[in-house]
Formats: sequence, C-alpha cells, structure tokens
Amino acid sequence: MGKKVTIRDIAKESGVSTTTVSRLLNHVEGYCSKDTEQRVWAAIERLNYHPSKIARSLVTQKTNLIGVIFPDIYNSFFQDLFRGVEEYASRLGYQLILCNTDGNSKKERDYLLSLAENLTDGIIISTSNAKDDNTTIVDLHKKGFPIVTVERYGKELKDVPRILFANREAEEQVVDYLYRSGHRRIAYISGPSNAVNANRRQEGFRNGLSKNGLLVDDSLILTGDYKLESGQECMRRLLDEHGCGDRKKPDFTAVMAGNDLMAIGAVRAILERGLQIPDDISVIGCDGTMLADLIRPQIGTIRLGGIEMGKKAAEYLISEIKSEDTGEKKVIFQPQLHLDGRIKTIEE
Amino acid sequence: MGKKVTIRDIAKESGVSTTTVSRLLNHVEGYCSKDTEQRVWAAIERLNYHPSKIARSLVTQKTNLIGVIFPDIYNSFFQDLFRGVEEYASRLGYQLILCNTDGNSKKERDYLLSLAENLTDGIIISTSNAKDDNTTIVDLHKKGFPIVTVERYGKELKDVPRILFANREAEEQVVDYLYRSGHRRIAYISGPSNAVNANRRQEGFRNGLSKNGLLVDDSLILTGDYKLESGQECMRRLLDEHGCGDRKKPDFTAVMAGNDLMAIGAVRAILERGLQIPDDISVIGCDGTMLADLIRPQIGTIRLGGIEMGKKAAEYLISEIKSEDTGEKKVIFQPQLHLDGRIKTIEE
DNA sequence: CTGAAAGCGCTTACAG
DNA sequence: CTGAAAGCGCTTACAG
Repeated sequence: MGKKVTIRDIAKESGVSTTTVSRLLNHVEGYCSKDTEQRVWAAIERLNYHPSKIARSLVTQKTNLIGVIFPDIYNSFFQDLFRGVEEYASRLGYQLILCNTDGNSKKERDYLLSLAENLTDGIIISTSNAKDDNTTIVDLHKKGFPIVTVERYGKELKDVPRILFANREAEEQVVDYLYRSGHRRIAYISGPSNAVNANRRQEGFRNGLSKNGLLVDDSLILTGDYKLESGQECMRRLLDEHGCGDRKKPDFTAVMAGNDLMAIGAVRAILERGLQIPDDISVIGCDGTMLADLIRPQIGTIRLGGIEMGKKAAEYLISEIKSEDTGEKKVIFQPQLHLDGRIKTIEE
Repeated sequence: MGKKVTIRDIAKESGVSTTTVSRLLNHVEGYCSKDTEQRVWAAIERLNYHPSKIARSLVTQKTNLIGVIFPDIYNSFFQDLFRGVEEYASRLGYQLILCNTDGNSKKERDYLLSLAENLTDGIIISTSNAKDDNTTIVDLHKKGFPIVTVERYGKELKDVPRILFANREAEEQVVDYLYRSGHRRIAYISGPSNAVNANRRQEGFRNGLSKNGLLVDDSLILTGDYKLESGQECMRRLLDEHGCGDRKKPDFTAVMAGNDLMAIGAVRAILERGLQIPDDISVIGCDGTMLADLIRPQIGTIRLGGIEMGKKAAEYLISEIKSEDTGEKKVIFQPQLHLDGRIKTIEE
C-alpha cells in the first residue's frame, strides 16, 4: 500500500497546522483564509490524501456504520427492508453492515453484541420468531445504545423504537373483501405457531369471520411452516376432507395462506386436482412477493411496504443516534391489498 | 451510554498494566501467570468490558470489515454470492458492508473509493455491466489494496484476482443437450448487448449451433433487456414471424433465454397462444433462480453456483488481505444444467 | 484567521 | 512473567 499519507503530511506540505487541515476537511467555516484554503486543497490533491475514518471514529465516537440484522437475505420482505434502510441512510453518509441470522438465536445474540459494543452507531433488527430472546435488545436500549426493531413483538419492547405491520387488520380486510365478493366459506393455511406474525394473521382471519357473522370452522384451518411444500400438503388435506360434488369441488370457495409461498403450494395442490383458480377456489397469500405477481394463475396477496418500513426504521434510528427526538417512536404500517382481478366474484 | 469502560480501567481494577490486559485479550500466550489471568478476566466480567474495535483497528490497520459491492439485492445470483461470502468470511471474524449500485457507475466508483480508502480490509465487487469503468479497480489493485472481482471482464483486469462463470460453455452445453434430444431449430432471446455476460451467452449459443452442424438463423435470435416483459415481447415476435401449421405451431421446437426472467416472459407468450410447454416448445432460461423451479410449466435453467463463487471470492480476498498466497488467482465456475424432465425429447 | 497540545483506546517493540 | 512509553491518525477545547 506504500506509505500512508496522513493529515500531518498535508499540514507540512501546505505549511499550516493539522488543526487547519482538519477544519477544512470537516467544513468548519470561518477559520481559514481563501488563500490558505487553496494551498491545502492543492496539497490534498497532490498527495492523494484520504482521511482515515478509523482515526476520526476514535475521536468522535461515531463510525457512521449501521448494523442491519435479519434472518434471511432470500426473503423478499427483508430485501425490501434493506433497500429502504439503504436509501435513507446512505443519503446521510451511513454505510450498512448486514448480518443474516438464519433464525438462529445464538447467531442473533452474537451479532447484536458484536455490532453494538464497539462498531456501529446503531442497529436495526428484524427477526420475528417468538423464541427470540428480547433481553439483549432491551439491555442495549436501556444502556442508551440506538436500536430499532421491525416486526418484533413482546411487551418488554414497549420502550424500544419499533416498526410494526398490521398483521391482524391485513387478514381481516381480506376476509371483508372476500365476504363482499360473495364468499361464505373460507379456508386458512396458517404459518407456524411459533412465529408471532403467523399467529396474528390467523387471529385476524378469525376476527374477520366473526365480524362478518361467519362461522369459524376449525376443520378449515390448518397449520403449515411457511414453506411451499407445507402449503401444498395442507391444501391436499383440505381438498380431501372437504371435497364434494362434481370434479370434487370443495365446500369452500377461497383459501387464504399466511404467506405467498404456502399460497403457491396451495395453487399446485388445486391444479393437481383439476380445479380452476379462481373459478373453483380463490387463493390469497401474504407478503406481496414478486412470485405472487409472476405465477399464473395469479394469486391475491398483501403488500407489507417493506421499503417504506425500512426508510422509517432508518429515520428512527438516525434520530436516536443524533438524540434529536426523544419522543415515543412507534408506527404501524397498514396493509395494501392486491386482490382486484385475482378473486372470483360470487353472484347470489 | 454511561462512562465507557476502557482497558485502563481493567488494568487498574486488577492491578496490572494495560499491556498485560491487552495480551490476554489477544491470547498472546506465555506472558501471564494463571493467577494474574484470573484476576484480569474477573475484572473484565465485573466491569462488563468490551474492547474497542475502532481503537484496535487504528493500531493494527485492520478493520476486519469486507466490502461487498453488487448491483442489486433483488437478484438471486447476488443473494447467493452474498451468502457464500458471508459463510466463509464470518467464520474468520469478518463482517460485511453491503452496497447496491443499481448499475450506476458513479455509485459504484463512490462506493469503491469510500470503502477502499480507509474502512474495509478488502472488497469483493461483482457488477457485470460492460460500461463499468475498470480503472478504479485496477488502480486500487496496483496500490496493493485487496480486491476480488466476480463475473467482471476486461483484459486490464488480468492481474486482479477474479471469479468467473463459463457463460459460453453453459449455453453451448444447453444446445448440445437439445441437439441430443432431437431439437434442430432453436430460438434465442438474448440479454442486452451492453451486458458482457449476455454477449458471451449468445456467443455460446451460436457456437453450440455451429458445433452441432446446425444453421445459425439470425431471424431466430432477438435481443431483450433481461426483464420479464422483454422476454414476453420477443417471444410474441418469434411466434408471429415463425408461426405455421396447426394452432400456429412455430417452425422451431425450443427457445433459450439469456436469463430466467425473460424465459418466464417467453412462457407467458407461449401460453397466450394456446401452445404447450414443453410439448410444442421447450423453454430454457439461465441463472438457476427459484422462479425457474417454482413456475408451472417448469422451465429448464442453468445454475451458476453463486454460493460457491462467493465462498471462493472470500477465500481469495482473505488470502490477499493476509498476503498469504501471491500466485495468480483465477477460477472459472462451470455450469450445472437443470434440464432433465423439462425438455421435450423429439423422436426421429 | 491559526496552532500547540491533549486525548480518543488500543497494540507493540523494548527493557527488565 | 510484567510494565512504561511511544504511536496509530485524527478532532477539539484552549489560547492567541
């Protein structure tokens, strides 16, 4: 790498003190004559000087680094989240350290501590598994370390800045929509019971039924694990247990799934039986993935607004870092339904 | 954050010098009695001390940070690449700074300089647009800064460690496979002409035809832009211009696309016309995305091995950082064809 | 408008 | 086995 050019070299080269060079570099106004300024910039150019972020960080106790922790880069919600955070944070000069936990609590804890203790100015964490231990997060927050949670639940987090998604309302609204479209019996394929958002979505589904005066039939509610195969498997069981009439049409007219992947699994099972989508069964997923738009027949889905959530998370975090706004930080993002043209309308 | 606990506090608390504490922290053996050691660890525990990575970095001139620059987190190849890099690098104590360039050369240059000059120990960059300026990369490499390129071309990069994919061979092998399956007329939807890998893939297609004694018919080769819609559009034109016989079956039996997204677009256009896949037309994409496995009818695809490429990139980079192996670093990854059961076999 | 000096929190020869 | 001291490359009161 050759010999490293330091601020001292620039000072010497342009005949001023390192103080002056530093001020110029940091755009501290009114401390420098135009003349000196020219000389310094020229020296910087000539020696191809680049200030050391590390040295600066040691003094200022700021690294301009933000840690982003989530389970899985393959999941489109987290891709959206990352892009949102990046868009907002990079404008303000922050760079992002990305960590995948793979749903592993130990990894998560290690990353949290490693990033928090001495490297990043703050952390955005989004890992929605119920088994996650919130203790580390709460401890960091209490110590005054800037941290923002996204889609993470637990009342011990109530003082931690957080971004949430209206999971219940989302599924409730889908039921409303289906009801208005004439559907009266709706099946549900839930995500795994250890995932908080899966439970909330299922609750929303149940509330939606009750609210519209429909019976909650537990034989129409099965539980998968968010993977495609489980959606397919659950759908097969639903069709086996609820088939009737010609072409084994089921006694329900729509199926909702806790995420898009399971919904696509359901699509497979439905097509296997020679049934039509949405004519025989309307299918609705959740997450608003590209898949839901791409596959044919197309399925209904719910967009979470990951990009907007990411931007908001970054906004909250940077505000915490700069200690600008000490008020409560909490926002619940509302669902965007993508159902038009993807749902069968049933005439009475 | 309260008062920061430093190495000096630990030294005072346990009655030794900071030198001794530092040695213990860094596991420098043979400089400490068991007895002292106990006292120091106890003090570290008691005061909840965490060494400052920043301060250490300033002395050692290593940050244990690796920069990863690529166009787009939404692209599955780069997701694989990232996971590969992460898997290898995190084991060795490195953390990753991720930057998306969106194919913007200015962003790319800014990220390169910003990461290189004073923050990361090395950079892995994968942005395959031909318009990219390789100058910055070559300059950094010449200055001795560790850098590894992935799927990036240009003979000025010949001394830079690099990971490549056998784009030509991939398409050539697909043609071989199709030929063996009885196909004699094959259409091609190419990626944009400013993308180096698109051109190489098309070259491979052409070579494959010639090698198997087939005519290269330029009216069967169209150019898209790697997006789904362009694949659909190109396919419509192919069907318009080459339709014949019953149900407007075309005079070719297979279509290859420069990536999976365009292949899926082609699928749409084919189904629009009421044609069957693969019975009327076999469709083959490239990239091995999840989409290619998920959609029905399923399409053939080529896996690039992004995870393995990422691991290798990390291995090269860390070897450069540690100046361990100064030999030439270059590897070309071979394609993995996923065609079985996705291609029509044509009996003679 | 400008600078000397202290200090951020570590590591590492060097000396014992 | 242990420590005093210099130094990594900056910023920032403080003094002029």
